[in-house]
Amino acid sequence: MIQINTGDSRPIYEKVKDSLRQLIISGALGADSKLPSVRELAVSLTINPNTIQRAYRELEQEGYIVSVPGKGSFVSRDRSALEARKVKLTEQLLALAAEFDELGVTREELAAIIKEERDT
Amino acid sequence: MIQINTGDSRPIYEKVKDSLRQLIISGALGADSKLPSVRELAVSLTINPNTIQRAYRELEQEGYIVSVPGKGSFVSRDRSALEARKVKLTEQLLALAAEFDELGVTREELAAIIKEERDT
DNA sequence: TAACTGTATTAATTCGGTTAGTACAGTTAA
DNA sequence: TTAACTGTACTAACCGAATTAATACAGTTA
Repeated sequence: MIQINTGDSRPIYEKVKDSLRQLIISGALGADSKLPSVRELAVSLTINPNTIQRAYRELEQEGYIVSVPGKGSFVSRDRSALEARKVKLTEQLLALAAEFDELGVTREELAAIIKEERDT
Repeated sequence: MIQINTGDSRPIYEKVKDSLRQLIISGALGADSKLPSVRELAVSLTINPNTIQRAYRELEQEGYIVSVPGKGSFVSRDRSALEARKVKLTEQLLALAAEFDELGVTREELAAIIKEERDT
């Protein structure tokens, strides 16, 4: 369900968050889908349950999932988190664009890159 | 010359690297410009010389600067590092675009954002 | 009742980042 | 030549975040 072996050295709980967020945004995990239990996922990834719990807790704070003691964790029904994600990604995009500016890459060139490299 | 107080919690040496890289790319520090000495910059930023040395060493590995024992560190004359930077930023850009895709933001919309938000 | 959920808490550990101190060799100007 | 700079190297210590480990408790479900 999730792969954590990305070479980067970021914290494990961040990788778990990113993987789950991606699954939710892409629709692979639809609204109300039941996530694996904290202990279950911990075993399958061979990491500590506390680490999974941290990922779940933060994903809940961000609005992607809802956790219910005794029942489990589920993909949130409301999509407000997706809007927040858009805002965040847009900030990153503009920061990137500013860096390209200083490298002498025009906005037109950037736009071209985005439109052309559609199949990656 | 450099500010390190950006709220993020990234390593100090990374912030120093980013600051200097930005100054070099923007042209604020032209080719052959002399950088502050390791000890000098360490004092002015109130951090350990070892931390500065690490930033300088990595900037040299990336091709932005050249360090000469006894003389100092200088902005590199050849611009190959800038091309490498472009490649790296382009990778980041395409990764971002892929995320926008899944959020339902079209490439045309992305291009529009890039062109419109010119003054940020 | 038994087996599952999420949650909370505390302690120990691991590891990268950072500091501290010292040392050495090359450069430069008085 | 000497003094004061440079970059560089090395070791030891420290700090804090990430992670593991071990329990414990309360709600849910079959």
